[in-house]
Amino acid sequence: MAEIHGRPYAMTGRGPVLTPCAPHDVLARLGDKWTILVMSLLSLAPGNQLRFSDLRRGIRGISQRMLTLTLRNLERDGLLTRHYFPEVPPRVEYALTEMGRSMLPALEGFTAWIRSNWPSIEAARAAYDSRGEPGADGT
Amino acid sequence: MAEIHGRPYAMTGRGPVLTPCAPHDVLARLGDKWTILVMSLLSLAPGNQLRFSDLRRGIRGISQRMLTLTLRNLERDGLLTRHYFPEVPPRVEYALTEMGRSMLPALEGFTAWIRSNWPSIEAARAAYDSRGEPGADGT
DNA sequence: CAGGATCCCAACTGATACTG
DNA sequence: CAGTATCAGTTGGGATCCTG
Repeated sequence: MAEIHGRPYAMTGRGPVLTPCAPHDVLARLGDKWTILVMSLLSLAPGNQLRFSDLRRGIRGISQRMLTLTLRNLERDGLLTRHYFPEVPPRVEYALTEMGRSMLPALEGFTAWIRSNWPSIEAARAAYDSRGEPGADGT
Repeated sequence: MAEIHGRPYAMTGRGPVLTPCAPHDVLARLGDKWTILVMSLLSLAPGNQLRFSDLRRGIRGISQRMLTLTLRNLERDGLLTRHYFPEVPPRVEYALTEMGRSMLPALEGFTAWIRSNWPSIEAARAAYDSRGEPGADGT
């Protein structure tokens, strides 16, 4: 079956028909509230490694709970490793895996598109919103 | 200020500090449940153009409401246009804009990474899950 | 045909309190 | 320090009904 963005589809007389598939999983995770922040922060850190409290400090507004959940998800996906040191006080180091490191440059290609088109997107939003607020209907 | 993925950050003694920023908006939208499906379907269609009912048929499981909302958001961002034909019965054509068309190849670069790493991600998840279910604690 | 309005449930997120 | 547990607010999404 043919694919687009890793998603199988069948072509019919009235157009293609898609079926749900894998890449959405990754994009959904990156699209959540904190994941990219965590990945970006680790990619900047020396050795691509930071401890819990450093991550928390580096991401303004993240709660302890959400940082933990975000890190668990990334660990589960094999994008980072968690190393626990049973000292007093305890210390936990989070480091990007090889796969985690390889993701950032790939993502960077797409965020480059976002950055260069962001002004257009904001302009389109402003235009759309100003069109909608007066009495003008969308027809 | 330095940036990563379009996100400004400041380097401190204990690591970088990020501030929330624009690219997340786009990734969050692409990460939602239907947006990429709609974009992909339009990118496959002749003239990058489909009518409402074609989109609905092409995306299994999408509700009328969610298709409408997804299309509105994409229209607002300037990624597609909506053209209403006041016939009986009415007809509405959705077509990718130039910016919308330019997004797909850029995204394709990243989804290529996803596809080639997907087996590793699934393996990591399976390993993580099987580690967790026995009595073994994560420490 | 296309989509607006409404209701409802599930999931995500945040705040707070507690622990090894 | 680095969590876990619990509770509450908010949002996303689906089902259904109705209309130009």
